This record gives sequence, C-alpha cells and structure tokens, in this order.
Amino acid sequence: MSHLAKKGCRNTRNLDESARKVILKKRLASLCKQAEELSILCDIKVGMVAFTPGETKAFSWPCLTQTNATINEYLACDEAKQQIKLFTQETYLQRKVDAREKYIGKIEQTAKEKEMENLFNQLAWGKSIQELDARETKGLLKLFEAKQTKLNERKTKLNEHVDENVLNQNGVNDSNAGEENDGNP
Amino acid sequence: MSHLAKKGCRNTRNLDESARKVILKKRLASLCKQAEELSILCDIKVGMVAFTPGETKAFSWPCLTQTNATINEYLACDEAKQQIKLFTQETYLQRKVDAREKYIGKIEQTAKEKEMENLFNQLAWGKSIQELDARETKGLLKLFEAKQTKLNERKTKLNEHVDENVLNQNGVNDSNAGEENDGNP
DNA sequence: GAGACTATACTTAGTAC
DNA sequence: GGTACTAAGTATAGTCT
Repeated sequence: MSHLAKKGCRNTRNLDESARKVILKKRLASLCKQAEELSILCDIKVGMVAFTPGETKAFSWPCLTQTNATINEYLACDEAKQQIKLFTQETYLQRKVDAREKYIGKIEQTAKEKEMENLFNQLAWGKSIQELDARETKGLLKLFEAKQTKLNERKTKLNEHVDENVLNQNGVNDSNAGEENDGNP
Repeated sequence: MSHLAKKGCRNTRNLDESARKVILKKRLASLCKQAEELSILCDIKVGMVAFTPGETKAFSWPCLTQTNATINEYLACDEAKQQIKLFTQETYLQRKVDAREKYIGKIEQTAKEKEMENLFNQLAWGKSIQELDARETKGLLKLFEAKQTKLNERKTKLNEHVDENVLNQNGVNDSNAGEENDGNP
C-alpha cells in the first residue's frame, strides 16, 4: 500500500483511461441513485442522458425506453416546443419532414400541371370556357403561354422555313392549341 | 429551536408542499453540480430533464437549448435510433411526418388520376394506343371501368327510360368514353 | 421566499482482495 | 472486471436570520 495518495480525496490527478472509466461508472451510478431518490421524494419525472461524443452507444437513465418517453413528454412541454424548432433542424426526423415537404411541392406542381393540361383537353372536347373558375383560367393562361413559348422557340429554330405542312406533321397538339383555339371548337 | 429532529438526516417525513419545494430545489442543484463535475472529469456529454407531470414548464440541465442539443445527439445514436421509432409515435414531429405522408398518398392518387384522364383525352385527340406503356394501359383500364360504373349507375337510375337523346344532352364526355371509343377516333 | 450555519449522513478515491 | 473496505471529503435537513 502506497501512502502517497490520501483516501477519499477528489483530486483525480491521474487520468489514465482505465481509472477514468472506473470513476465514471461509480459516479454515474450514484448520480442515478440520487436522481431516482429525488424523483420519488418529490414525485417528479427525471430523465438523464450521458454519452461520450463519437461513440454509438449512449447511457440513459432510468432506461432507454423510459428516458425516451420522458424526453418525449418533455419535448411536448410548451417551453421546449418553442425552442425545439431551432435545434431539431438536423435530426433525422426533421430531415424526413423536409424531404417529404420538398416532394410534396414537386408533386403538387405536377398535379396542377396535369389538371391544366386536362382542362385544356376538355376545352377542346366541348367544355365551355364559361364553366372555368378564376384559378383554372389563370392556370390555363399559364399553360397557353408555355405552349406558345415552346412553339415560338421551335419557329425560331426552323428560321422562317416553317410552313403549314411541317406544323401538321410534327406538332398537331401544340399548333392547334397555341394559335387557333381561341374559342370553342 | 425544537430538538425533536436530527440535523442532516435524510428522513424527510414531513412532506408538506412548501418544504418539498425547498428540498427539490436544493437537491436538484446538487444533482446538476455533480452532473457537471462528472461531465468535465470524464469528458462526456450529460443532459438532464426533470418536470412534474401536468406542468407546462420543465426543468432542464445544462440549459434548455443545450439539453435539446444533447438530446438530439443522443437520439442520433444508433441504439436510441432503433428504439425511438416506437416511442416518438406520438410526438409532434412524428405526427407531422404522418400527416404529410397521408397527404402525399392522397395527392399522388390525384395526380395519377389526372394523368390517366389526360391520357384518355389525348387518346381521343389522336395519340396512338400503341404508344402507351403497361402502367398507363392499366391506369386507363381502371379509368374506363370507373366511368363505365358511373354510367351504369346513371342508367339504372333512369330505369330503362334512357334513350340516345338524354345521353347526348347530359353525358357527352362519359358516354363517348365508356362505350364507343374502343380504338382510335 | 433566499442565504448562512451546522451536526449528521452520505459519497467517494484509493486500495486490497 | 468486480466487491469490500476506509479515511477524507461532500451533501443534506433542519434551523435561524
């Protein structure tokens, strides 16, 4: 027995990894013990999380599942709710939301386009232009515009050599729409 | 001074609310002190959450924002990740994901329907049935089916009094589709 | 309510098994 | 690596200001 170190001192100068591991285990245990005592004594919920950054395994108290439940309850608290937005930006759940949100934007656009193309076709089939509401009209105008732009690009490319024959062969739908169909068929 | 109670004893028999509040504060402080000491000594991250169920304000350590960050990191750990699915089912973020997922399902269906209606109209406009792929063909068949069902319902309602005149007046689109357009126009 | 005090009980680092 | 021990150090309930 070396009498160089005093017993019970909280010096902890020698920080070799193995010793630190022992200390960690001991104190973590007593920390949890105190937490449990307090939670029983004062009838509160306590959750604890501890981990060394970089490691995949995390320590949690009272246990993984219960700590998660406690954390969820905690996150549901008003105060936490206001803050959580700022700090969950990078969690996998938030990323999931973001990704889905992006997808929704895309698919909504697609649906809108399809609806307009649809209306466009229905117009040709006999649906009266009087039946369209403001949104539909706006969308259709946009579609007309797009089709016209496309057509104009094509015209420029063909550089004045476009005649009715070419239009009839390659662009039945487009040419019908953009220029001649101002009213009902 | 009443000498009935010993100093420093952890009996805590008298649990009147005000005394308990004092105890809670004291011990919570020391608990955090120990947690901090440990986190520095062993270079680990510690997060703590404590609250009385039912109250809106939660206690957290080291502070609300940092605890949230720690919890997020903790949730990102592999071990927690596997479990979290089961226990975040009811959190607002998961609910958000669920709601969006539901919406996506709905809008995807809408888009698909619109696309099919579109194809249907395009067919009438001259697109060859040879150009359709398997998915489109399947979707169109479904659309035809739906339209035919709708038509049959109408027919039943009118109960044998339906003649060509009525069809021409009320159901131009539907009647054209469901029965006569088996090939190209 | 919030500090300061204090006797008592508890925790802890180091050590030995 | 785990348990048991112990001296030194710390936390705590009660009390007073």
